[in-house]
Amino acid sequence: MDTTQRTEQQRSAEQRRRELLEAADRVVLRDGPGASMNAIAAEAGITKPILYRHFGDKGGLYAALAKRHTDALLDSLRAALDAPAERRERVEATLDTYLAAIELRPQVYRFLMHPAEGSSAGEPGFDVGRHSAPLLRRLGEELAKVIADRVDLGPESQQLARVWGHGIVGMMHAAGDWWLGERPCSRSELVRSLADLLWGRLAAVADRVGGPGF
Amino acid sequence: MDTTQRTEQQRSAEQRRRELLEAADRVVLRDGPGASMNAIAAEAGITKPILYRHFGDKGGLYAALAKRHTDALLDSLRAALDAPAERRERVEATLDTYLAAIELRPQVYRFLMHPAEGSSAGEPGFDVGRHSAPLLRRLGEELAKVIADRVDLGPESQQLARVWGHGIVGMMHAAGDWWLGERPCSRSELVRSLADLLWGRLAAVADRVGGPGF
DNA sequence: GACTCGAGTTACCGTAAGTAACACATGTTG
DNA sequence: CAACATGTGTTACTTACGGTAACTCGAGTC
Repeated sequence: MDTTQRTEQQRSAEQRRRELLEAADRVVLRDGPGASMNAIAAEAGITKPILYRHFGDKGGLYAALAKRHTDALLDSLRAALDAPAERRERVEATLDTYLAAIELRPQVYRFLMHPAEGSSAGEPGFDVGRHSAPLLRRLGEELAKVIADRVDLGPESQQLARVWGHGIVGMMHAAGDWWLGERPCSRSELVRSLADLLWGRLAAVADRVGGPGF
Repeated sequence: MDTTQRTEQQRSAEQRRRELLEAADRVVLRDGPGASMNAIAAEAGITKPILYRHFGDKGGLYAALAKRHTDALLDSLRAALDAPAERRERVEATLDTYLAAIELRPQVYRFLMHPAEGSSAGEPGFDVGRHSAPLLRRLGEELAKVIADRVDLGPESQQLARVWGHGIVGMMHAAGDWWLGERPCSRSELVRSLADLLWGRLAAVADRVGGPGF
């Protein structure tokens, strides 16, 4: 076993893994999240046990698949988040980037977030619960880091930044999910509305009946 | 078939259904969300087909179970939301009510939100995707109604209220989920931090480096 | 006493996750 | 060159679950 050979073997293994992941991606996007391991193996031109050798179990495959997309999304978001612009602009750009991503590839999004919906019947499907959370958690922690880095929150800033990070990510996620389903307005309107919310407009506007005291 | 008899039969049917639901509740809380229909039937002292006669399929049972808890939670939240107090107080009370609920019964919460996590292995589990969303959607719509009712948002108020409703619910949900897992601070601190976020403190605080213009 | 009817059971099907055991090539070593 | 180790692939199986069909039993009704 000289070094070159092992290296070549390893490279080929990783390449194979990538091929398998791409095949899985195709199947998942076509058949929805209920795609069976058999179907994925067939798409890859191989059979089940190989998938299990590479990914352990279905959760492993899912995790690997999710990581690809999550990493890509995080890269886009970081770019918007770290841009040299005013805070409001950065916030709007980040929101818009996220929404554009889920708008462009709703199937990927639904796979990451609601992996059980694709199938027509109550088929088992991936057990998303353990995997969709990590995506949101990663987003939240990432945002928290940026907030803590960029904004002066005084003492307890770490904690406050994390609360805000997770809260803002959750807001973006829930609003995006609802918007993607109903499309009640344009993307830019949604972005503006959410930014307005973050900018405290809820606290500023007047009550509908009676004075602001009621 | 006189009336009294039919009534009695119906009552008994509904009573049975309630018993089954309570059995299902016990099992789900004990075995986690991966509880099988067999296990639930066994806990109820009967066998599978009866469950299917009552609830159609697993999704039906889940939906019925979720509705019970969701309705209860919504009632609590409505009380906090409709209280005659200042807006900030109402917001804080609502956040606190939600967080108190998920803190008091985390198992119920995890079942409603992350139904696939309970099992040790990658067991099929309930397909939450189609059912956890409705809970958040209902919360979001409910909140939107209150906002549109209580606050004067000018034209487009309906739409803005819905965006905000879903956004705020998502913020509450994500932050609560993270908090429940890590418990990084007390409940009241979390409430205050989130309310601060909604009150526009993110827009108000200064940048950490350089002037506010950067 | 025959008859309906609803509650319940057993026994089964289909499907999908996951595994064990076998087959084949290929390069390595005595 | 024969024996062998290794990575790659297969077939065939087990297990578990959701869901259903067909039968049974008991209670009330004409």
